[in-house]
Amino acid sequence: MTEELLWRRREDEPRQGLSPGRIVSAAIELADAEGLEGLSMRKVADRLGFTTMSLYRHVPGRDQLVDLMRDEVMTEHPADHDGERGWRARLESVARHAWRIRRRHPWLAEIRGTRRLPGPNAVAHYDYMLSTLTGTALTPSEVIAVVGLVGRFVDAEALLLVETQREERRSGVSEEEWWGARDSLYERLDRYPTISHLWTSGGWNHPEDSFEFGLARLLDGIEALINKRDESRDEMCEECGTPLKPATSGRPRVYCSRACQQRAYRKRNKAT
Amino acid sequence: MTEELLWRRREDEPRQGLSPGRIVSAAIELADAEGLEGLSMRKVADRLGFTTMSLYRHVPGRDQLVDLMRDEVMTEHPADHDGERGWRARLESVARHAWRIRRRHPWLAEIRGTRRLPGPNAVAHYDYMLSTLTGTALTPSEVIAVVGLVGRFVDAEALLLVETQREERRSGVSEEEWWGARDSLYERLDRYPTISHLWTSGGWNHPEDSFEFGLARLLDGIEALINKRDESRDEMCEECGTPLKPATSGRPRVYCSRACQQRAYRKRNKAT
DNA sequence: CTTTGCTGTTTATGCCGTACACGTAGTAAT
DNA sequence: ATTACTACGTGTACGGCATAAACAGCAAAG
Repeated sequence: MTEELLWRRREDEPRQGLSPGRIVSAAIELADAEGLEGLSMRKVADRLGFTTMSLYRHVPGRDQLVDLMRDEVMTEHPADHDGERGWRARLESVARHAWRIRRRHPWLAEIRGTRRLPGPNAVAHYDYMLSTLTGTALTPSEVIAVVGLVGRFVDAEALLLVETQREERRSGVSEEEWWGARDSLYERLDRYPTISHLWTSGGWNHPEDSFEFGLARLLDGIEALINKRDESRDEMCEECGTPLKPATSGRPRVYCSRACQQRAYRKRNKAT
Repeated sequence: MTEELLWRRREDEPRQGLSPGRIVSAAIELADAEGLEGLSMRKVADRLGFTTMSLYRHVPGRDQLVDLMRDEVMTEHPADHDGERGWRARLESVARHAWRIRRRHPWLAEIRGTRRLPGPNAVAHYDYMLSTLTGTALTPSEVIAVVGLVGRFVDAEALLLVETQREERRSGVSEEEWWGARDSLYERLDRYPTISHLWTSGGWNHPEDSFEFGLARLLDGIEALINKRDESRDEMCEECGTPLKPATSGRPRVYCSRACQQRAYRKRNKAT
C-alpha cells in the first residue's frame, strides 16, 4: 500500500483538505525542527489543523510516513555525472551530496531498520553511487560493499552532528562548556595516561573536522584496494579468475588455459 | 548523582531487596533480549518482582540506567597490551574487541546522545584505543580523530547487524526472503542500469562481510596517513612544525633555526 | 431514494516515563 | 520510651505516544 504511494505521480493534489503530499511536507518541516523523535502524528495533524486520526485516511501509519518523507527529500539529484574525472572524484562528490542532504534534514540519519522500502529517488541515489565505481577493477560484491560502507559512514557522521547540535540547542550549553563542567572526570584523569597525555599536548584544542577526516581516510583505503586490484587485474584469467603467469613477451595473455579460452568463446556466442 | 553510582565500588550489595547492581543486571538481560527500545522501567521491575516506581529509589531514571548498563558491560578489558606488534595490529585488535562486545550486547550501538557521561570502564576503553596509536607520527588531534572514526564505524556496523537480526527474529522471514518478495522493486529495476548490471553479474550472491571489509579499508586508509606523516616526520621542525631543510650530511637537523632551538631549550627547563 | 465510498471526527485501548503522596521499618537522639 | 529522621517500597495519576473501531457528513452512482 505504501508502495503505491511511493511510486505514484504527484499530480493529484486536491485544492483543499488533506493529501499525502501535504502531510509529508508538514512532517518534514516538523522533523527538520524537532528531529525524528519529536515527530508525532498529533503534532503533524495540529500543524495542518486537523485531528490526529484524519492523517490515517491518507497515510498508513507513522513508519510509512517516514518512508515517504525520505523519498521526498531525495528529490534533489546529485550533480549530473560530473564528467569522467575518475572514480575517486565521483565517489567523493556523491558522498558530499549525501552529506549536504543530511545537514539540511538531519533526521535522515536517524531512520532505523533495514527493511524500509525505498522510493524511486532513494533507489536512484543508490544506483548513482554504485555507478561511480564502474570501470574500476573492483568485483561486483566489492562495489556494493564500498557503497554500503561510505553510506553508513555518512549516516554515522550525520548522527553525531545532529545529536551534538540538538543537545546544544536544548540546553543552551555548548559541547565544550558541557564537557568542561564535568570536573569529576578531570579529577580522575591521572588514571588514564594516554588521555591525559593527549590532553596536555592540546589534542582537543583544534579537533579535526570529523567528516572531512573520515572521508579522506575512507577514500584512501578504497584507493588502496582498487590499486591492488588494478595491479593484479591483468594477472587474472578473465574466465576463471585464477592468477595468471604473464607472457614473457609479445601480447599479454588473457586466459590461463586453452580450456578457459574456449569456455569464454562459447559464452560470448551464447550471449548474442 | 549518577556520577557517584558510576564510579563507586560494587561491594555494598544488600542480601535482599533492590540495589543498583541488581537493577542494572536485570536491565542488561532485558536489553540483550529485546533491544534498547524494548527496555522499559516496568519490565525491569516486573523481572525483579517489584513495582515500577521502586526502581527510582536506586536509579535516577531510564537514561541514567542505560549509562550504568553501558559501563557495566565494558568491564571485560581488552587483551592486555598485545606486545608491541605495531599500531595496526593493536588498533585492529581493539576494534575487534569492541565488535565482540557489541555482538553480545547489541543495544550498545543503539545508545544515542553525545553527552552521556562515561563510567570508569568506558573511559579505560577509550584510553586504551588512543594508546594503540602512540608512537606513530600522527598529531594528537589526528589520533583522536582516528579513534572516533573507528569507534563510529564499529557502532554503525553493529547497528546494521542488530537491525537485520531483530527484524528477522520478529517476522521469521530472512532478509533475503523479504527483499526477494518485494517484486514491485524488481519490476522497475530496468530504470536503474547499474543496479541491474550488478544484479545480473551476481554481486548480491556472495556479499562481502561488511565488518571485515570496512575494517580493512579503514585500516588501509589510516595506514596511508601514517605513512605520509612518517615520510615528512623528520622534515618538520620539532618546535614550530614548519617544513625543514634536511642537513646535507651528518646528524639530521631537528630545529629549523637557532631561535627555535633556544625556545625548545627554555621550554625543557621550565618543565622540570 | 437508497446505496456506496471517501473524509474527517470521536472515543477508547494499551503502551511509556515519572511526579507525588503515602506507608512501613529500622535507627539514632532525646 | 518516645521522638524524629531516613531509606525503601507502593499506589495513583498525568501527559505523551500510536492506532483500532465506530460514527457522521457528503457526493456521485445505481
